[in-house]
Amino acid sequence: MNISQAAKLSGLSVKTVRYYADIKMVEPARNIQSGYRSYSNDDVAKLNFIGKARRFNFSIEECRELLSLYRDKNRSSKEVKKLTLAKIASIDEKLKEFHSLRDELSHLVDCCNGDDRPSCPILDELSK
Amino acid sequence: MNISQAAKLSGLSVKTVRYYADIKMVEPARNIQSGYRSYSNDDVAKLNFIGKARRFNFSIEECRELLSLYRDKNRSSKEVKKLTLAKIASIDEKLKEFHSLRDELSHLVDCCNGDDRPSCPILDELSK
DNA sequence: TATAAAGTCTCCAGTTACTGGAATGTAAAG
DNA sequence: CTTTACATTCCAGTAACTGGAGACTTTATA
Repeated sequence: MNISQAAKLSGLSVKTVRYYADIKMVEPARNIQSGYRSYSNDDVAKLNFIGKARRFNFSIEECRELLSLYRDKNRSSKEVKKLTLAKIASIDEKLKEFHSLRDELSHLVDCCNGDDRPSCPILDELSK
Repeated sequence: MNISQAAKLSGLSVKTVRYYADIKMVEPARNIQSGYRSYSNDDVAKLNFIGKARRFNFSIEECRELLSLYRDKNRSSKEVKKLTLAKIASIDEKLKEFHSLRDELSHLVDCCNGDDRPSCPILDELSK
């Protein structure tokens, strides 16, 4: 199938699918006459896999790794679990950061009158 | 003072401080002889302000806006509050996303044996 | 005073994961 | 046969820096 069909089936944009071909993540066959990319069902499965992993916040490089683990019949589930646990840990860190950020900001907002006068504890805090 | 001193006082890297000069956020005077950037205490105060706002997850453009509000003696605290509330809302969205991501991933991890066998529900999920 | 080391300058490239657009070529529909 | 839709490549831009090269100035050491 052509690229737009593959894109539709995988829920990705044509641009993104072409990008994945460029970076050698999913390299489809080529139609010799037209030069058009020609996607197999297997290619689409890979695109799906990558799309999902990206939605799970795995980076492109991590996707590459997961994909090769997926293709490797001798891999151990241990390896995949390790990758996923590391990902969870990094998400936890981000969560912690954002939580404290949020708390600090909302504290500042609570202290700010939000009226037409210039006095503003938010700016005061930023300038300290 | 020279750039490295300004960087040290503001807790930013020299590269970053030079970058802020390039994008016209904090434009120091120049030493005519050497061409070196020459930072005043006020420049350093601006750098501090920006550094803090960046740590509060405000973008460069938002920092620019906050900085001009800070400098504007006629501003209303309402404007600043509005910007901050919008920032909190966007952080909340990110928090929600990351939370559900985390939950899904940790559910997958719980289902995965993590042993030397290839069977792995994490990869199974990604390939669905 | 000569030289070495440290600090600074500008400019270019790379990072991440795409996205938009131009110019051009191919395929399908009317 | 022409219009339209889809495809191709290549270049540039995004956000906010960071790293490095090559050249110049200032400061410290011998």
